[in-house]
Amino acid sequence: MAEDAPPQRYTAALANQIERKWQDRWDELQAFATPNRSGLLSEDPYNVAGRPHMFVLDMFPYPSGVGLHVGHPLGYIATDVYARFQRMNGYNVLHAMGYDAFGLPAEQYAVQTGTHPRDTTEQNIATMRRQLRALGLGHDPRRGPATTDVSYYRWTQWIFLQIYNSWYDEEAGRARPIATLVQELRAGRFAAPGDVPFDDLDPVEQRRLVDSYRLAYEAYAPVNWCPGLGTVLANEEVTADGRSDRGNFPVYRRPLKQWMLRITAYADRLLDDLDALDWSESIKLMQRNWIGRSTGASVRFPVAGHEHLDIEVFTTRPDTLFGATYMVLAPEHPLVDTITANQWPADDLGNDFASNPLDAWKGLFGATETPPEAVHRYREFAAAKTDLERQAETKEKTGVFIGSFAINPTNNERIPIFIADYVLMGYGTGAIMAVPAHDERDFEFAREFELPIVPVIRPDDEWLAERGADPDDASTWPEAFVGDGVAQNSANSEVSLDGRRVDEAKRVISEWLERSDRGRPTVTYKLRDWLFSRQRYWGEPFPIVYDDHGPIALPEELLPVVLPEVTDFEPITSDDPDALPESPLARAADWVEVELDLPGPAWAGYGEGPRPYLRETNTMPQWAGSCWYYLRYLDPTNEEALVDPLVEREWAEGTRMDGTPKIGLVDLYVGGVEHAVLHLLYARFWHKVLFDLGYVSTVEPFQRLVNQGYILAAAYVDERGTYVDADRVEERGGEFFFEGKPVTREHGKMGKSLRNAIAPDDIYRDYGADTLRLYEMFMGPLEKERPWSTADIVGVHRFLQRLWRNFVDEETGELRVTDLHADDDTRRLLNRTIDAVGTDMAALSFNTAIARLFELNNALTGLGQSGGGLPREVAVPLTLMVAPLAPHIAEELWARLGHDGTITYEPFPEPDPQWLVDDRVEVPVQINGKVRARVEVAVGADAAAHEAAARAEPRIAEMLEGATVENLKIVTGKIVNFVIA
RNA sequence: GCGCGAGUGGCGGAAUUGGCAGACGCGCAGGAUUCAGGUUCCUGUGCCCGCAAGGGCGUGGGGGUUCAAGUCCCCCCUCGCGCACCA
Repeated sequence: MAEDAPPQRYTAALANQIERKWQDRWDELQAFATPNRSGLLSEDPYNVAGRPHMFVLDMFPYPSGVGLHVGHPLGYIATDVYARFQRMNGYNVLHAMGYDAFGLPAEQYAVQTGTHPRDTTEQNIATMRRQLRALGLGHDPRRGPATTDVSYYRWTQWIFLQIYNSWYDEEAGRARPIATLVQELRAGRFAAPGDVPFDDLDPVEQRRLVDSYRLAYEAYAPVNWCPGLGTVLANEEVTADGRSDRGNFPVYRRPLKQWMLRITAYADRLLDDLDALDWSESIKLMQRNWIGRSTGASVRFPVAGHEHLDIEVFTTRPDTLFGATYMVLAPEHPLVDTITANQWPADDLGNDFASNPLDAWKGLFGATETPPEAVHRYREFAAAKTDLERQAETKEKTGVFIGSFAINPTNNERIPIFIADYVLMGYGTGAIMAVPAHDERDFEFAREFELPIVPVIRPDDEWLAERGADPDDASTWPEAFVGDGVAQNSANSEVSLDGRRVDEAKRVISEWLERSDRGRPTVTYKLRDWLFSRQRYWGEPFPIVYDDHGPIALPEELLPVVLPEVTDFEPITSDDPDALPESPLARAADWVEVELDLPGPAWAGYGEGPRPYLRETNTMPQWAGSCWYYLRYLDPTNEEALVDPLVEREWAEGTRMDGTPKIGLVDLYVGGVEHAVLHLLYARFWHKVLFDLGYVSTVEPFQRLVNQGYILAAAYVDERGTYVDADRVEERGGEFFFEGKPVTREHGKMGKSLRNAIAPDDIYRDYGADTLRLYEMFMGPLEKERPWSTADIVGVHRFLQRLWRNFVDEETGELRVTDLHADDDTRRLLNRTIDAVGTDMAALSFNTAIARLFELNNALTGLGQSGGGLPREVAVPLTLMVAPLAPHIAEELWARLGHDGTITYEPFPEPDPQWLVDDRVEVPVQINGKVRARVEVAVGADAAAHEAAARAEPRIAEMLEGATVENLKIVTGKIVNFVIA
């Protein structure tokens, strides 16, 4: 199409030529090498180290084998535009790109292709670097580590050691080095088991005690075992329907010994510090929900016939304790087997139940002879339910009576104990007191099983009236009353809640529980500790060895623990849920068995000369490397420290958008919403540990977070329901065909699975990288998802062509820029554009900034038509404004305007206030709220002048003639509105 | 079910504190250039009535507050996302 185009037209070919030239120039000039004020990277050719600092970060990519599509770099382009803009605004901007290269997909890809994960990973990184470089991203090339670099994961292991060698001091509210715990134990601050002084314990007991406090600990606990992947997974990696987030394999709960990180110690701080972060409310909410803090009380219920045996429950409504008429345990609760009665109780339950409900209580299994049999049957029934069924039957309550009774501690009533799957072992204590009158689920269960419902909160009159309910007779209630009300039927000889509202009743009963040693105020969380080991090859080895008594951490001097070269790195996967996890590293016997002379305190098992040990064969999860990569960007070549404290502090300085000091290191973090509770929670946790131990100076890693929207694209499905290659679909008269056969169109996230990916290389070839950058920024607001439309790209491409033509003669290549002055209209437009573009870019509103540049450029096109060329006073600021968005063409124009070097550090233009104000302004004139005319008035004119001008307008005068003006509203400079009868 | 977000021309989208709805781009229509197509440039383009002047309607639907509502309040509908028996 371009064969007969003018020789100097801005075509894809010319764009590519310019882009390659400037990408090479930037490398030569080290244009984006960000200086630190001190340390290893303090060379400062552009003299910017003294400027205020700004850290602009992308969620670093996973180097997958299939290469990029145009949906991937959306966020990278946005941060690049912003970083370039802020460099021009006088900031020293840190912007770099590393690679999250450990983890399951690299290993699976390596397994598929039969090559070592390191080789495929390196190839993939090289491909990705090439594709990203072609976009003109202004990254500091020295600051982009891969998590798989030994020089990087050495520090991942080092951080693990810090976590391992720390404990959480609840009193101080922070983590402290483990040595301080030993001091506290010696000083007797914490009681050892059996109240034995610490120094009287034998070394193994001492070790066990200290290990039980560590932030990284081994636990034998139910974990998510995924035989299909051959590894265990964190809660965050398991979907709501009980499958693996990656691969969609079934996940089973199995008790296994695994490494855990004590993230729960940080639950309150992770929750509280969200308030001061500039994140979207929806992401904060997701984190709050995941942490799931709720406050209430724990209460111990004695079990009838079992002395000294209590069931502990957690409740958020201790004020309803008098109304607890039965108890429910999770089917897998450890006490169930102990307290289940051997025989059903006699038919006469010796209680005040209206009829004999025993048959109903036996639940689904009326024919069972004994409670243990019923428990067994129910457990089988509950385990057989698929998660889908469980969701579908959310309201259908099932359960079974286990033949025994507990004692309600407020009134000594015998209350029956059930097991039911609506009580979950994983939350609270796995047991509840059921108050059917004031809890929806308990109410439904009670109705199903004919259990007594005792109202202990009097509902408000409106609630009762609407339902025709009697406050004292719950049989008249159609549902539980869960609102605020006044307590009733809630008194014994020691305490009375009657007449108190919910909040006060909670306080009074909590005091009574504590005083009588039956319970205490408690906070529980949904958040569990982070399961941190994986049975995979392609991950960071733990810096841990074992002797006969358990794990021992290696000293820092023995880092890194290098991942051994093996040939057999495949995970052991299985369809069999009973298969047990086995790490591929366990097969590397000459690596696993190691002789070391470990220095250290005797109680830790060190210091006995060279001894044989076994290495930990699990590896760390992929999240480990991504938890702290942003810190390494600060000081990537430091071999003495994770990050030089001086360097860390210089980047930690700074303010939020509202001018208050920032609490998060990274000024702007852009990435996908899919990491809302995984990476973003884990990274915050590690950062807080490092803060407590004094290695970083901010309490949070990411001050401002923006989630970019996905790029969507049309996808096509054939009759069999499978996706076909979107780029081979033809459209004929609104119908779509693939290889001659009709297909139907859908829309979805661009990617491999919908077969609708578009490679950036194709767009570079047809339009150039600047066009792609501009198009992705022009499509819509950064946070919104947006449909890709290759046809729409011509709009931004035409803009660049017009821009080029305004500067350069298409036939001769001569510069069309003149030293003549611009006229007043052009100056006004220019300055208004500068003002708007600056504001929009600062707000990440790139689509509107680009629209403004279109307007200015179009106006200049008209100017060029009438001859005379482009005034330099316009050409210079226009080039500067384009530079962050389309940096290659801007550099080329900048050079042609006679400048040396790079435009990167040139100041962004400032508007001249003189040209921002008009001396006259057009004001709409309304009659009864409808615009009927417009009049011009002087800026600053008073209301009377507005009215006079409006009345002088012929059309308005005509409409006002003979009418009575009932009201007249004038907002000077804005509007005039006559209200007439 | 609960929570969060969003509904604006044929399409993507724009509209400080309530103050000219539809900026900018795509598409479409007409014109200039061209043998022609494409490119480039110019003009028009929310819908309806009208030759026009002009008028009416219009931001998911219904109601309200106001001189004035895409924007504020109430009710409802649709879509997207998150959570999902959390005691």
